[in-house]
Amino acid sequence: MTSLREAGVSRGDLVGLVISPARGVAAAPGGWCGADICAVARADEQLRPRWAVWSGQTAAALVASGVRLATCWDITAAHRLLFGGFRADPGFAWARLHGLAADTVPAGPPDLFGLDEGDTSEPVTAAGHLRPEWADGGWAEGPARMARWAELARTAAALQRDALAALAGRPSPLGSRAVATACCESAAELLCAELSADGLPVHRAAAERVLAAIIGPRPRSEAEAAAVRAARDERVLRHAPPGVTADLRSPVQLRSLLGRIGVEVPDTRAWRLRQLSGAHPLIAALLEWRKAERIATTYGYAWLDSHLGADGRLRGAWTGSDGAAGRMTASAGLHNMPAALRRAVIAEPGHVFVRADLGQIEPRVLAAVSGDQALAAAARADDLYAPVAGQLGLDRPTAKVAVIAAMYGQTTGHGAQALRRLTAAYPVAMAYLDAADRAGRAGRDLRTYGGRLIVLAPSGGESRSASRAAAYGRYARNAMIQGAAAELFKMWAVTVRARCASLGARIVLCLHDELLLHVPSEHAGTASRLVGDCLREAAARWAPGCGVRFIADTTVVAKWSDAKAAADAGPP
DNA sequence: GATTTCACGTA
DNA sequence: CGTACGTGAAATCC
Repeated sequence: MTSLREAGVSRGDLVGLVISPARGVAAAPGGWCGADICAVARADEQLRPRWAVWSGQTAAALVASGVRLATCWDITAAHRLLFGGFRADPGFAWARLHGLAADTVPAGPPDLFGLDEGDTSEPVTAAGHLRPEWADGGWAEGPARMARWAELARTAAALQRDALAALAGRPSPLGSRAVATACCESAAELLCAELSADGLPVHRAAAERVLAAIIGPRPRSEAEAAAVRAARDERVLRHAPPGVTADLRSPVQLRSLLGRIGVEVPDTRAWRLRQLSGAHPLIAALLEWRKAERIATTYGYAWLDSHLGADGRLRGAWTGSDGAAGRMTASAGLHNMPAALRRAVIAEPGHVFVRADLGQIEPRVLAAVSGDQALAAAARADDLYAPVAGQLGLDRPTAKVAVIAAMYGQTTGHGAQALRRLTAAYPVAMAYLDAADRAGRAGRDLRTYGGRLIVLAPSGGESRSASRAAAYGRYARNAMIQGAAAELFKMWAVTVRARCASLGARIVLCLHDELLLHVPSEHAGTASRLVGDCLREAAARWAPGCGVRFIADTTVVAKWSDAKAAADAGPP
């Protein structure tokens, strides 16, 4: 790919990149176009530009052709960082970037009445919006359009970078952190494309054995399935008075059934029923029924059939950032698979899993983002809550609950004394949380440590009750911590992605504070050491000089279920 | 038929 | 000890 070099592109320069499955690739500057996706891989290795792409779809197309970029600038990811929320299509992102109101973004088919007399061969309207017929796929109609679309990607990325760099912050400027966050979020989108394509190793026979033990063998017909359901219902209903029946799947009918056995409840949630499980044998049977019914409906044979490929990989769609605090999301139940099914997550022959999770991530993140030196000192311990308990003069469980309640906004209980002691011991951290809470209540937008906008302003003249305001206060506290933790986690994940690639190791699951790597057995030790090194590297890049120690618990296992249950280190 | 509510799994 | 997400089925709306 000589034209990029001829165009004067060097390492880190923004290069617009678009890919059409039918027509190949286009890049800007240089107006280079071609059918050869491998040329992108060569340029990535030799020049290492920062590819400006409209979304993770570009990475998905590359991954499908076996090409995995080192880095990029993802306009979708940068837009979510800059403006918050989830919507981030090109037309919307372009409009917000140019200060145009969201409700003026044109949508749908081209204007048949000719009110917009502009030149449709131009992607930008007279009002400054992206033309929807371009954004909705028209950009791929030919080499010239693709080159123009790539040029616009480069323009948008450069504007986003400037806007992020200009962010002011107290006490330290936010701009350089926000640009780094955008780069990290962009790499996370590359990782998401890979996670979606690679999938999680799941052993089909093992999965079916787990299911059979809980919900019985795979039914051979609809009639057999109905019989299995009826038998499951019967194990609950036999505890009901004679002749009394109900559809257990209907909360309304279930409530009246409970009424017949003398149990009055406002709703039928499990935690409420659990407190009454001694009252009547039906309740314990019902809770068991719920577990099995959950597996049967959501994680049963139908789930396996639709998401587990013939190659033994369970695939879902991954996104790098939700619309709130910026955590990763995954479909196909990858983020809420019942623990029992972890027994079927088995490394392929010649491979093992390296599983690592961050310990006590949220209080450590609080120490880092608030700059509280006392809390940072406590975070030097393996078990952060031990020194905190000593400092507060409380036992460890009480101290832990107090810290968590402070971070998330207690609504019930009686932590007044613990709260006073916390405020005295860690005034900087507590002031940080209090400021977030007040901003949330008042409807003032916030930015996380890494620069993500947390939208708290009321939309469309809505007024907020006191309880609603309190809920926004809790939401704001939570988003500032959860969001910053998500930033650190992604920094860790993309660092691991980069450093582990040469070992043939792949990240196959991200679970908010946990990484699962699929690693050739001979590299298990190397990969284990690497995830620890990567955490230190990521923390140093994310919050240099913060003085907080971050820890990862790392194990090498053949099955996901062999990893000890997520442990909150320390005595009970 | 589309949307909301309930419930529950994960972090 | 709060928040977030994705999901499926029932209930409700239109």
